[in-house]
Amino acid sequence: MRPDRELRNAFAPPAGARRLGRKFFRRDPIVVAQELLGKRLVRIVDGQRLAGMIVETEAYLGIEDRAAHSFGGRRTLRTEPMFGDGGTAYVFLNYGIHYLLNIVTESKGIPSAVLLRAVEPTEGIDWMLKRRPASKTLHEISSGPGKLGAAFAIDKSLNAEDLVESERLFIERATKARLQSQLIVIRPRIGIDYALEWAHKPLRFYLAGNPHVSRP
DNA sequence: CCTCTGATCTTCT
DNA sequence: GAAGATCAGAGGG
Repeated sequence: MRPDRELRNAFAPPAGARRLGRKFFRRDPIVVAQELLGKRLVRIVDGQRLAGMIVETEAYLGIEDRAAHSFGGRRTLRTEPMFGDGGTAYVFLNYGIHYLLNIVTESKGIPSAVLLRAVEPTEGIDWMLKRRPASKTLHEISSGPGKLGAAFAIDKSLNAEDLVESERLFIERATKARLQSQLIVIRPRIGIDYALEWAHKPLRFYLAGNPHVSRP
């Protein structure tokens, strides 16, 4: 090994140092949903590293939230991951076709989660394009929860995965360039008209002006 | 640009 | 038996 490479390695951060830890996720989903914006979603699959900047999220508040699967304390085989510890993945099949990825928040026993709705692809774009043949532009690769699921190869095998420890799926801190403050737009959530008054609550968050957002 | 519709299947009634 | 945290393609403007 060349000396200069050794030097670089010596000063490199320890493995996993960039990854978000348990404490980040063990908080109010409304806070986590907003702070996840700008962070990096990473998926290791098929010997590939896929990554993208999170640009759109929604918060689901558990027991009282009519739009949340855990509404009314419903604890079933399906919703069980929502009752897990902060940092757990909750993956479910929507409309029989799309896998949607949530990140559980709060401590174990308190159901709440953040739905990842859109990501700006940054690594493994060619690999994603093969899974997203319908996308004609880069903006269409993961500009929606179902598209994101397909692009990042999200499926039931990742349900209940612990993103704090997993080697297949995790969240990394923003780089310095991404730490610049960006305007966050706050709107009602999408596709939950059945949730009555909860359909109007401002629980959807996205980065202003980002072209990868599902519905600006 | 927009609206409409079929796809597809797990979960719960 | 119905509904759903969606998407893509078709058709019209």
